[in-house]
Amino acid sequence: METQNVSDMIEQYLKNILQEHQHIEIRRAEIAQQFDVVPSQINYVIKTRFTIQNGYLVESKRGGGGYIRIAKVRLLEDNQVLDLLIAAIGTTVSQHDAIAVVQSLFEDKLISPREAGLILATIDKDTLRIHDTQTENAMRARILIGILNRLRFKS
Amino acid sequence: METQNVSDMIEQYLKNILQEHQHIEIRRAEIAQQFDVVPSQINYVIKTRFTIQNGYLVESKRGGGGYIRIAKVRLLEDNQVLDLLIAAIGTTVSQHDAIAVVQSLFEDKLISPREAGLILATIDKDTLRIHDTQTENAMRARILIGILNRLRFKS
DNA sequence: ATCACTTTGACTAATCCTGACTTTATTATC
DNA sequence: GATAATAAAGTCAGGATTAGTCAAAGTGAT
Repeated sequence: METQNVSDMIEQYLKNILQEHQHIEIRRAEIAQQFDVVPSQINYVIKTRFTIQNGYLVESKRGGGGYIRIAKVRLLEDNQVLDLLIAAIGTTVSQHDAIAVVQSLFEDKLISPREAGLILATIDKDTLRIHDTQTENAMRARILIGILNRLRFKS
Repeated sequence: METQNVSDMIEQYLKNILQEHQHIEIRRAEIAQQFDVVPSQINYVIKTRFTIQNGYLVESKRGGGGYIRIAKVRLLEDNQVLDLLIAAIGTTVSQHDAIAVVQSLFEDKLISPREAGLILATIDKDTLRIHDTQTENAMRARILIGILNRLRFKS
């Protein structure tokens, strides 16, 4: 078995609940108290173990009646295409290369023509409007990878 | 759903009525009394939950016979509403407000759930990953307005 | 000894709720 | 009509209640 540190235990606790419920809503302070850790450790557990790549969506609200909500989504079984594209993009991508990526997504029928248009609008040079080319390409890479990770979701 | 502060309840109450009526007219003091809160909390609820980003227009009158009128509108229905929305976004928009806009587009059936997800991925704070909030919000505004204009002309 | 991962807590940010004060519109009185 | 009284809604700042961020310290496996 694994060495059960507290983060692992909290992860297990939450994932057990998520096996029976589509989503859960917690109060950070409550869970922290339950496991006798500081509240910010809950953030750590969520950030390291409930990522989008693993199929979890997290939303939260602060203030009175605040909460953290974690939802489990179904992922496509075969996302090798997405993995390859993400690896190819890395941390920076030109508009030219990005268009090629969108094109290939379209050809693989991973996105509709309309979705392709929307994506192209977001990564367009005129939309980003960043003067420094390096910064622009880095931003474009992050956006495109965000989209690719989204495409892992089953609809 | 589970979270229930008074503001959420007031919001729900008003939105329920608005599902059956195009617009409603309330007396601030009456609603406040009904929910046992101070009258200014009604302003708070309206300011945070019935914005143009959420797809609502609000007008009011003070003095004797005063009222607050809330109307549900469709964002791309006429250019006036869209212009109001674009003006409200201006050159900077928080993630919170941007999500409200995407939610409204979805509710008006101008985008599919999948498209909503893709758009949300692009404007996500973790996707943009800009340390300076002002710069982040400015980038988000450009992306969102780019999408709005695209929807305006292509659909 | 190093390196990645975990744990902590001080500080920050968002949201809710309240109440004192302000502004605007209508109605009553002179 | 002009002015005063009344009847609304609006603004704003502060306290309370949550969650988020970040960097430093601790832990354990190699």
